[in-house]
Amino acid sequence: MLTQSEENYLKAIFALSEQQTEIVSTNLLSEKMMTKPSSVTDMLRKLADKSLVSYLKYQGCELTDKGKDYALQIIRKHRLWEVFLVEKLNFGWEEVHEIAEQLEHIKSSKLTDKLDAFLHYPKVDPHGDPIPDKNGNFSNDQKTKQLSFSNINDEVVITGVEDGSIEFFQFLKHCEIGLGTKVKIIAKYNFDQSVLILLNEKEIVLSELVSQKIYVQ
Amino acid sequence: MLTQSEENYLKAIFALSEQQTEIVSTNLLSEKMMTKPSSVTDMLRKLADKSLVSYLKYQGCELTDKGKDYALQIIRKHRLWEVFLVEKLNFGWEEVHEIAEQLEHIKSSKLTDKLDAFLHYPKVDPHGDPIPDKNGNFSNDQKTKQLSFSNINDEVVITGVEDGSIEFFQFLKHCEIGLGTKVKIIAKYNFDQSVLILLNEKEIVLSELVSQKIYVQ
DNA sequence: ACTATTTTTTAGACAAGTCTAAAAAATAGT
DNA sequence: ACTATTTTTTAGACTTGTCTAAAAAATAGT
Ligand SMILES: [Mn+2]
Ligand SMILES: [Mn+2]
Ligand SMILES: [Mn+2]
Ligand SMILES: [Mn+2]
Repeated sequence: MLTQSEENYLKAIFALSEQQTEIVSTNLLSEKMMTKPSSVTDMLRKLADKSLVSYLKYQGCELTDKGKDYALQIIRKHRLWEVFLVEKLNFGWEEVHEIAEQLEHIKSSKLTDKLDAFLHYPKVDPHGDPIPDKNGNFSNDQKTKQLSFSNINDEVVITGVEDGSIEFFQFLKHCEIGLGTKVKIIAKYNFDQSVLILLNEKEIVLSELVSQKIYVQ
Repeated sequence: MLTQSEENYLKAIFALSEQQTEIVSTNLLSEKMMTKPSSVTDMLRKLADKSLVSYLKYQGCELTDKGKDYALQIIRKHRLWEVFLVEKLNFGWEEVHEIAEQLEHIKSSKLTDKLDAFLHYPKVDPHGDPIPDKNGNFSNDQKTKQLSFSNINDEVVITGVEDGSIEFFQFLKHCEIGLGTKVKIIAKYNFDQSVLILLNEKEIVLSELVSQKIYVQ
């Protein structure tokens, strides 16, 4: 039985090895976890003892199969709870991440599976992220293409947004950007990589950072 | 923001001061919490520092108004989640206490209130215990009379059972005893205080302990 | 009132998870 | 290849919540 802290480390290592390189460095992980590198070293030793990560001094870490399975179960719980909060309790999509950070640590696989059934086995969470099934399998075709990679005159549908920052969600809300929203790319500016889009007959400029945090199809 | 452990102590002090005396002794609390008395002393000092209990050395403790409010909020969450698990996820009433022990510590009063609304403001949990409202108020007419205090020939309805032990629930299930079940008291035996009841045309002997853990009206 | 017993507190320890400061290893620049 | 910089680890400390063993206070029995 893992502690919340151990679970959070597993989740962070998983996320980093998805987006960055396979092997995760101590400093990168310490930044993600908002702890000091020395704390990370301690934790990695503990997780390695439990065969959840493979770790060699000075060489960074990598999840074992066991560790990856565990991480996927936490992610599954996090995203199912987010769906529950939005679909059943009428929370806004910007409010649910923080609560799901707590709920993801509830220990009962029976609960997780019953919740999954209650929600009719959703495939994606409110931010477009795929939900792993009971066995940790999920389709990763949702959140592959960033808006920043779209070309001029493309007409695309928003299928996902980066999850986490309340301020980013407030910005999205202000622009009336949500899952399923259709946008057309009008222009791209090379001097700052910003993008001009057409949305509900309004023209909006999105900074590079924002256009990288929005996913389309 | 209290820790889970602090919250569990508050809940335990509340429960003991309801059923036993107003003032709760260190040893009694240590038994309930399954910790050593020395650990209790430490915790009481901490809770007193936070004005959640009034505590004088060697004199036991008592919840302050602030502490009582806090305890009631945790109990509210515990019982609402139990209703959710039984009503929405189809858990058995014997399975939900353990999971609710975890869920009761999720911190978001907005979540609690939305859950309350989603469940249509239930008044009692699956074991017949009253659910405090947003302000900590609840009617305590449900679980007042123990079956052991019923008289011969009384015909009563079961309105509550003691929550906690899985084995007790299994026994109840085997006897087909549930909330709303009607029983008639046939005989009471003085030598061991056991009770003979009629239930679904079957006669069952309940030990004193069991008849004290079943509440009727 | 004195002694024996029970209850409660104190003192000192430990594991988990974090920190700071210092040392060691790896990497990069010339 | 040598030095400077960055990364990572080690050493030692702190907090929370627990423990054991010993001391102190309260209670009970005669
Ligand atoms: Mn999230
Ligand atoms: Mn978390
Ligand atoms: Mn319960
Ligand atoms: Mn609890």
